[in-house]
Parts: sequence; C-alpha cells; structure tokens
Amino acid sequence: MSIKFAILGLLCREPLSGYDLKKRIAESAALYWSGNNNQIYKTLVQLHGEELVTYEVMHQDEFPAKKVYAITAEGTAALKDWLVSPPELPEIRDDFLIRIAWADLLEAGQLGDLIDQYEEEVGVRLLMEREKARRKLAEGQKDARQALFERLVGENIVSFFENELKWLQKVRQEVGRQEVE
Amino acid sequence: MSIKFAILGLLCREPLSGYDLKKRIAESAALYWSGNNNQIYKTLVQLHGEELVTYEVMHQDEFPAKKVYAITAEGTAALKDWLVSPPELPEIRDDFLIRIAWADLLEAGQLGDLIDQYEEEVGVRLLMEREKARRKLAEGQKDARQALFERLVGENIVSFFENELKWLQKVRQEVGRQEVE
DNA sequence: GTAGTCATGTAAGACGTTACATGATTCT
DNA sequence: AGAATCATGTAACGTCTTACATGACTAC
Repeated sequence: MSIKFAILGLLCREPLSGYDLKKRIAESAALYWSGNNNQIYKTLVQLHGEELVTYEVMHQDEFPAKKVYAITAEGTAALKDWLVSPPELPEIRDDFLIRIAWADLLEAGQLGDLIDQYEEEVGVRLLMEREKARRKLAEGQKDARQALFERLVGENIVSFFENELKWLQKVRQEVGRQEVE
Repeated sequence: MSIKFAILGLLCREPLSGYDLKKRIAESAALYWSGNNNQIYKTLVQLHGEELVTYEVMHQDEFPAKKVYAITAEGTAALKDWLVSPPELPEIRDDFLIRIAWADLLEAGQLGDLIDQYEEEVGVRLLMEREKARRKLAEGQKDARQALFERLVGENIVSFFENELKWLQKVRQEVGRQEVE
C-alpha cells in the first residue's frame, strides 16, 4: 500500500493528473516502483472513495480532458500519520547478487563477462542519478527544508550505486587473485 | 520468476524438501524474498512439470513424510543459462527514504524519532548480518571458490547497511545544522 | 495448555506488469 | 508512414502475502 502514500505525497506538493503522477513516479528512483503501473488509476479511485483526494475535470482544446487530483485535509492527515509510523528496513531484490552466490558454476570468462555487464549498467545508472541530482539542485527551490531532504534522498541513491561499484572492484580483485593461485 | 532460480540454485548444492527450501530462503538476506512465500510448493510442482527437478518421498517414523527434491541435468543447464543471462539492476523499495523525501511535513522532534528508530533497526540488522557472515566463514568449507563467492555476497549485504548508517550520520548533521540556522 | 518444530498444501486477496483500446496532435 | 506525447482506463496474467487446515511430537 505504499503507492497510496507515494500518490498522497506528490499531491501534497501540488495537484496532478493520473498521467502526471505516473510520470513522476516512474522518474523517481525512490518511488519508481511502480511507475509502469496502471494501479495508479485504480488507487486514485480508491483514494477518492476514502475522501483523501478530490478531483476536477479540466477540459482542454487540443488534448483529452484530464482529471486533476488534489489532496484533502484528511489526505494530508493520513500522510502525516504514515510518515511517523515505524519505518521498515529497505527490501532489496538483487538479481546480480544471487548470480554471484552461484558463480562457482561458471567459467572464469563467463564470470568476467557478467561482472563487466553489471558494472556497465551500474555505471550508467550512477551517472543518470548524479545528473538528476544536479538538475534538482539547479532548480530554483522554494523551501530550504524541502530542498535539503530532496538532496539527502539523492545522495542516498547515489551512494548506493557508488558502494556497488566499490564492491565490484573488490570482487574483481579477489576473483583474480584466486585464479592465479 | 527468480524464485524458480533460487530453488534450482539451492537444489544444485544438495537435495532438499520444500520445507527446507523455505527456511533457507527465509534465512538468506539475498534470497529472502520470499521466504514467507508458499509459492515454493507451487513452484516445485511447476519445476517438476518442466522436468527440471525430481523428487523422492521419504517416509519418517516420527514426522510427516517429506518430498526430497533433486535437480536434474536439464535443471542444472537451465540454472547455468540463467546465470549468464544479462543481470538486472537491483530493485530497492525503501520505505524510509520516501519518508525522508517528505520529512519537511514533520516537526523536528518527530523527524528525530523517525531517524532514531530507523538507525536502531539498521544497526540490529547489521549485527545480524555480520554474525551470519562470521558463522559461514567458521563452517568447514568444501570448495574454496564457492566459499569466496559466499563471502563476497555477505560483504555486499554488510556494506549496504554500513553505507546506510554512514548516510544517516550525514542526515543527522545536516538536519541539525539547518535547525540552528 | 500454549507454543514451536516438522511437513505439505489450499484459498483468498493484495500488489504489480504487460498489453491493449481510444483518439487527436505533433515530430521525424 | 510511423512513432511519440497527451490522457484515461480495462483485461489478463503473474507474483506475493496472509491466513488457515491437518496432525504428531516436544518443550516450557
């Protein structure tokens, strides 16, 4: 049920349509699950039923009409309640880590290729996240407190990928060392 | 469909029952998703249908009979194919990170409590993972290569939580600094 | 007597993904 | 001509979680 709070969070900053929400969630590394998710429309209907959001239909000349959702007072209260509820540890689903756990089934060349591929992917993603963070900083920020938290979230994500690259160096070293023996 | 390969991987080390698999997966930080998952029994039936595993029913005097599953040659081949297929980036679902992104809605005291709670949880988990890694190292290992990969996986997990704690220190500092201003 | 381990499984529901439908407009 | 953007939504499927059923045995 965290997509619910992701939506409430975004709406608490500004009113948005389902389409906008979908894009915002897809672009955010922290929220991204699930931006490719059409549950958003369903969840909006649900939130409307719970009276946590309202919407206004905006007619447009050149484009299809859109429903612009806004958070209600109850919605804001529900969001704040959730914010102070006990946080859970992050869940990580790491495909590559499972492969490494069974890497003894691979030949040295295959393992090398696997590491190269993953390092490449992590590197690309790291650059993307750094760029995203840089752009956010450049934006004219309204609230200093909000900007600080935004920056800290970006730094968490960047440091995750940096940590991954550091670990990959270690993997390379130790795998190389064992092959020599 | 990664639970499929988690099962094949574990069975490739030694034959196990569904119950054993469930426990192994639940205990492993890398595989843990989903240890509380009864899909295991369903997936085993499926894998049996695909002829990637076989099973033998073992009758026990004091306990219910169990089905001990073993991997087939096709199963091993499927596992190896998956191991060399392109790895995906890890997926992180970080509850706490989302809360920080909206922490500007909280009062200083509430934020402090939230950080304390999360730090406590991360700290406990880090100790658990270090202990797990230590115990694994102490085990009489058969294969040096396998032991190396097991250690590297453990180090990845430990370094994730260490990184999280480092980041939390930074969060504390910067939040404290802003409050003084 | 309450809870936990051993062991397999079902059922219901929540959550997530992919593909598709509609239909005008704009870009290549 | 084909694809992308804007915009809302449905349908089908797949994955994941929670709770429950069964039943003997062990430990507090």
